[in-house]
Amino acid sequence: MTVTLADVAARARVSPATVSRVLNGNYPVASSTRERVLRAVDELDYVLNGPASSLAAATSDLVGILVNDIADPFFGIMAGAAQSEIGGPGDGSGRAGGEKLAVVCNTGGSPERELTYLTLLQRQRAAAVVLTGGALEDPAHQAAMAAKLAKLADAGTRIVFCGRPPLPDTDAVAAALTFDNRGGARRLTEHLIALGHRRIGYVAGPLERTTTRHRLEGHREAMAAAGLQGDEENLTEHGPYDRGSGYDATRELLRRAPDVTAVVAANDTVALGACAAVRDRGLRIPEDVSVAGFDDLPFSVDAVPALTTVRLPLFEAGARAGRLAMGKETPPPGGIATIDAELMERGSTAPPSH
Amino acid sequence: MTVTLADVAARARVSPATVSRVLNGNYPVASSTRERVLRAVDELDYVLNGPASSLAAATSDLVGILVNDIADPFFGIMAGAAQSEIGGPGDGSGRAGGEKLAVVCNTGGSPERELTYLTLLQRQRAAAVVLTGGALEDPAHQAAMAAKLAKLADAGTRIVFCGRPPLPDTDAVAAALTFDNRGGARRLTEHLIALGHRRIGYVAGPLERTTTRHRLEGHREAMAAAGLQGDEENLTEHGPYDRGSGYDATRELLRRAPDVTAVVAANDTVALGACAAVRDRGLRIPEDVSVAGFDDLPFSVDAVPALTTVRLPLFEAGARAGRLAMGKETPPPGGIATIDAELMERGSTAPPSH
DNA sequence: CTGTTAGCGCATTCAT
DNA sequence: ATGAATGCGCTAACAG
Repeated sequence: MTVTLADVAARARVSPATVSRVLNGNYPVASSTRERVLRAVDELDYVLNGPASSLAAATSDLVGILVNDIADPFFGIMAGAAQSEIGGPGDGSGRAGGEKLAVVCNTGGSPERELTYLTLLQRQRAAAVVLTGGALEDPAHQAAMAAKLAKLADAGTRIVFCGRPPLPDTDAVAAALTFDNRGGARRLTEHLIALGHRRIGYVAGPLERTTTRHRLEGHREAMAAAGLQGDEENLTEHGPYDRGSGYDATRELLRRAPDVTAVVAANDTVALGACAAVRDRGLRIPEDVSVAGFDDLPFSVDAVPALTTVRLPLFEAGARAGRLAMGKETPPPGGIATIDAELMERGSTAPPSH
Repeated sequence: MTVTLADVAARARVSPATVSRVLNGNYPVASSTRERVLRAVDELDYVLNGPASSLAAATSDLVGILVNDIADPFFGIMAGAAQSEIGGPGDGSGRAGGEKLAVVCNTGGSPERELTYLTLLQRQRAAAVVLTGGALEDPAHQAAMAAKLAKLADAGTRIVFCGRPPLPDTDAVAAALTFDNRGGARRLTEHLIALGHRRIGYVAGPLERTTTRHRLEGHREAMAAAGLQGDEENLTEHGPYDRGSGYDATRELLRRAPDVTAVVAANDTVALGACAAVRDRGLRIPEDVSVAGFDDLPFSVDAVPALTTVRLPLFEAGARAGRLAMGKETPPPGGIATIDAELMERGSTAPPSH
């Protein structure tokens, strides 16, 4: 019923091994033979049996890309860039040659699902795994992750981090691309302070996430350097990285500290919610309250006024992670590269008017 | 080096067949035996060899979800919802039981890549494939798709469409969930006409996409019903489904037809660009020009003014597609279900002031 | 450059 | 309810 490699071999009058060789292209084959084989492949409409070849070769062409939230462009941009480097351009025939199958897996931010996906990828003998976005700081989960990643690496799976700080005790990770969240956050808050703000609220991300902590630390560094520490509790609110959370947290912040003249959000999406909360309170942006975000997602420039934020080169980072995962690029020294974050000053921040 | 099912069998003092049976859970096994086996699995930290079991069973636990643009929340929301139904909740152990591996594949809107992914999934003997978003109307590509899908279905892969019109001549597709793009677009334009608009520009999506065509047709139906047809060429502009395109197209539209009092965009992302273009020309929204979008993505309510648009239940549709792909839900009668689109009237549309 | 020979690790008959 | 035997389709030595 289903056509196998042996059928192709018979039709092309060669041995199965030869067919395998032309299909995988890693071996010298006479071009006349190759043509004969390819013709047989087309005539028979043959498609390689992936499981069989993965079993025999003890490795598959699957590459997993783990993301926390697939509906968030932050991850979508990185994943898309990585995938475009991994999947290859395709040859236009739709026939699929030696391409890898780059697939993205949505953990939803759940540590259990993260581990489950890793196990599933391990089960498939994935060629590589790219982990994007911040990590959870729970020690138990970190240990479980380190153990799992070690096992994957052991089995030959290449591990790459993208926008995630390197694991402390594991050399299983081939390369870690990490964003300068702390520095970016510091420069953003310095910008606000330079504008004259003194009471600055901070709508942070969820607790126990490295991204949350690093950005918050950068913010507080800047505050402390200006002698503005001391009221962190009133000025900080935590919540998920989504719009609704930004709205709620900002409402609460404005209630508790009505004298703030600026609100810094954990990311652009949260900042959008913050803007809405500020407006709903009858305050103008930036005249009454400045608002700033983080990431510089595509929609940020379209906010009204345009959102001051910190640009992260998500596409470039994702593409590089993809290349690293494919072994097409040599890892940075020490396996770790820090990626700069650039302050984007726009209309949503201005000097306080009172 | 790597621990196999035979190792587990030896440790549990049972035959390999028994281990296979408890792991797949489809067979009666004495519970004492089962426990012994599971203990051995944990002790040995055994992970099933996916390729081997797929080869033996002639089917894999891979489920592919194809999207046109992974960085677009339109697709991210659907894909995430589908994935959550497919991947299962996980058992919290990270051990991975009988779960499917739901993976999303980014075609970037390229027909070649779409076919390539399908071939790759065919090669993996995928259990199911979900195709999201509008299709390309190029006959050659449609034929190639139909052929490929037929082959997949033939090999036992379940095919589900989500937000894509059913293929005319194929019964390979188990179920097609299609959005009422035409009806939604019609109601949106009727809303504008009811407000008093007569000169309405339309920033359409890329040519040859079903989504583009259906939305445009709905718009024109409404225009024609009000006797407003006749200047389609001046009032229509095509471009990709992105922000920059919306900006450029709207600039051009306003230049060519400065008397328009409303602009309808192909989707919310394009509408954002349209808003920027309107403002850059010194016009106010909605006083001088009304703007409307389509999809009701999360950010649309945060636009200023909030965007009038047509809501598509993306999450619900994606979840249903996921269930359909898993065989957890019976297909709609005829295999086709049309999903309603709801008009959301918000601040970006108002009666024309001149 | 090409053919021959062995498994890869597991699911599934068929027995018991 | 469990064990023994067979083959899924392919790649990778090893020869030639």
